[in-house]
Amino acid sequence: MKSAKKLNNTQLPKISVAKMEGACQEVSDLLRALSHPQRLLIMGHLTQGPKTVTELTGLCAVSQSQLSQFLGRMKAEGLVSSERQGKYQYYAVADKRLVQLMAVIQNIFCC
Amino acid sequence: MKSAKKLNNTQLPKISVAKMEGACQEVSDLLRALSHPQRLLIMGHLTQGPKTVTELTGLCAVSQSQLSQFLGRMKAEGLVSSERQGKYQYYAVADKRLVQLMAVIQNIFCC
DNA sequence: TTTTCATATTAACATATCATAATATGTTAA
DNA sequence: TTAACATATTATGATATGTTAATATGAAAA
Repeated sequence: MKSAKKLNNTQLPKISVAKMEGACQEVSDLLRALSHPQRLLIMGHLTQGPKTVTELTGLCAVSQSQLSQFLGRMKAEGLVSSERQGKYQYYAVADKRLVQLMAVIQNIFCC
Repeated sequence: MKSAKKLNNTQLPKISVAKMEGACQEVSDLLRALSHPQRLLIMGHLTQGPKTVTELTGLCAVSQSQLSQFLGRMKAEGLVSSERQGKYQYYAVADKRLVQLMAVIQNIFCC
């Protein structure tokens, strides 16, 4: 408990840059896919449960075309999955880790 | 404990989309500023403590020019701060919340 | 004061993204 | 089968980003 260094170590989260090196391309792709106000909001809504494109149109201020393009891209990037049910296409968060991430982002930056 | 819904609620992190709406522009700007493999790595290294541009050049595979441009942008976006000491410019993570975020990202996605 | 080292800026071009409009496809109901 | 609704695709132009090379600034050492 003596040195400032040790004290510091107990306060700061432990980060391994080495581990990050192997994943930085994948992670930065993910962050980029999230890095649009509307896409972030879409993800936020989808963390609440699957939604149709029509429902999302009501929830986000985006045109049908752009919403479809956003969802297409987010699906290609692995952020969301989709499943057709009748005439509706349901989109959902593809990976529980993304729900975690969204929750953390909100807790840290949306107070 | 009966319904699947309640069970679900206890497992999922709580997210308020309303809170996110007010911050989504700011947050998406932040995520975009992080959304480059080298910038992510730079941030990773800076979470370990302040570094000079020369040190970072040794740690990341980026040209001097690009590194300086990245750092300039990251500073403009509020991700890092800088302080000149003699002939060296020290860069550091600007906000503890960013260290938190980096740690979470690593824990979730860099296993 | 000249040289050297550290860092920043500018220019130029390729590629990616954003936003909008128009059109196409797929599904259900009439 | 046609009409109506839900979703996807394509095209286009504006803007942003990534990358590299060249040059400029600023501090310290010789």
